[in-house]
Amino acid sequence: MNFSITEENYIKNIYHLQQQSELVNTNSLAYELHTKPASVTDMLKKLQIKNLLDYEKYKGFRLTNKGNKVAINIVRRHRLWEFFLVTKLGFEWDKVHSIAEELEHVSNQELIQKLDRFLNHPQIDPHGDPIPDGNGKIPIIHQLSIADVAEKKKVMVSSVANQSPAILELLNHYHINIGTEIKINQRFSFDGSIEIKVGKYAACTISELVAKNIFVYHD
Amino acid sequence: MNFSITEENYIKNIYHLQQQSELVNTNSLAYELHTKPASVTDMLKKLQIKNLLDYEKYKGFRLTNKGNKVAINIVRRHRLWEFFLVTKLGFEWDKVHSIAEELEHVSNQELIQKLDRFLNHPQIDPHGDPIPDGNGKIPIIHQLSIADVAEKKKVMVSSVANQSPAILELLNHYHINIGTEIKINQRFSFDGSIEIKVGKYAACTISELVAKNIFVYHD
DNA sequence: TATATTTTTTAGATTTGTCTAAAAATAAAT
DNA sequence: ATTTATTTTTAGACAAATCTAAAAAATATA
Ligand SMILES: [Mn+2]
Ligand SMILES: [Mn+2]
Ligand SMILES: [Mn+2]
Ligand SMILES: [Mn+2]
Repeated sequence: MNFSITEENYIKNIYHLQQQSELVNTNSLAYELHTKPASVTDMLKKLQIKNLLDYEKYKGFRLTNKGNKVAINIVRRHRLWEFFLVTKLGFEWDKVHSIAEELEHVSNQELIQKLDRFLNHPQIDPHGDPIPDGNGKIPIIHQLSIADVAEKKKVMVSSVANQSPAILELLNHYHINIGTEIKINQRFSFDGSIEIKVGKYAACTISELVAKNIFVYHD
Repeated sequence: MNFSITEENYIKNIYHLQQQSELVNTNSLAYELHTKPASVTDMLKKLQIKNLLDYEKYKGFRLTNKGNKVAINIVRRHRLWEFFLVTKLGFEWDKVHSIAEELEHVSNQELIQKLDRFLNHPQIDPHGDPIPDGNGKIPIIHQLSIADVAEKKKVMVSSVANQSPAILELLNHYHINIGTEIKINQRFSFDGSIEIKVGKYAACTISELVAKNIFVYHD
């Protein structure tokens, strides 16, 4: 079944609000979508008719199983595109969300499947959020701060916790990006700084603060 | 200025129809857009108000300079995405058009600029059509059929004339794709067949018919 | 030139998604 | 237990894009 861009935005935002509280209420959804409660109520009825929503007047609402599957698929597309924008096109994290907000609605199945393969089936988006697979399974990803990685280990950057332009500037300077390979050379106890080797660049040291914000895949 | 997806589809199709006849008429545009003439008339008025269209009742219409610029930008996005889908995601030509039809409406400037760079500023889309640059300049591309390339020359595939599944099957067999490097080894006068070397694969021979349908960049 | 045909436009209705203002239900406070 | 405040829903209107049926203009034909 195919849904309009508007419907998809409603579905996705209901999904996200459900991660915090089981039942979602009209006002908070209206706030997320920058729309008015009255508009939300209208759409709730439509989604209920399409069997995407469990909804009782005045009592709040939640996605049905079907609605949940649709939502996860949208989230998958959104995060795959975000990953693409950062790792392939060289965007910075703070810029990709709004673009992915549009790309996520291009819903050709084969496109997403091929994009996923092209990106090597990434499991985490640039903001550290898991990317659901083609079956809707959401990977439980083991991420570890570089500050906690054992010496001599080689790891791959999965995400960065702090998303400020300030840390971005620093990471660019170190040539660290999502997907970058890093080897932990040595940890210095005096200030918690760590010597690392980024890709093929000469070894360098990073502060403990930076290290704590860089997350890597870890099984 | 920003335009709705519907407006963009109208603008782009008017542009394409203008390549064949200076003035465009209501019926043919309606046909292209799979819509009814009455709907077209409505939109014509809107586009005229926005200074995108020169339109006189009953006399046909054409894009203004402004409208032309908008159209070329949409065409640019469409063809860049088509190129991406074929060369990066491994789509076949006959599948990419409808997907690009959606992607073209994601109009973030920086996205297109970065995509263009990522693709290495391609000049021809997978169907052999020129890709306008960021300033709206449409490159006049010198393409040459492989059948006409001098022996010993190394060339790069720009497009394929025939778009049937039959030739596709054959080209896949030869590992020939958009962007593939080909060296012309020897031409055989008896049947016009040509021995070529595709990338790093062992040399092989292709028929004259195939050769005539493969186009390469040529300055 | 008068008549018939085709093309284009108008008139009026419909669907989707939105809004404001007012009413109804629920929750909180006295 | 009332009163007050908040949340949610309804009623009615509106903009964008579409449609059908009918009118008007332009073309083609006799
Ligand atoms: Mn969105
Ligand atoms: Mn994200
Ligand atoms: Mn389109
Ligand atoms: Mn094309």
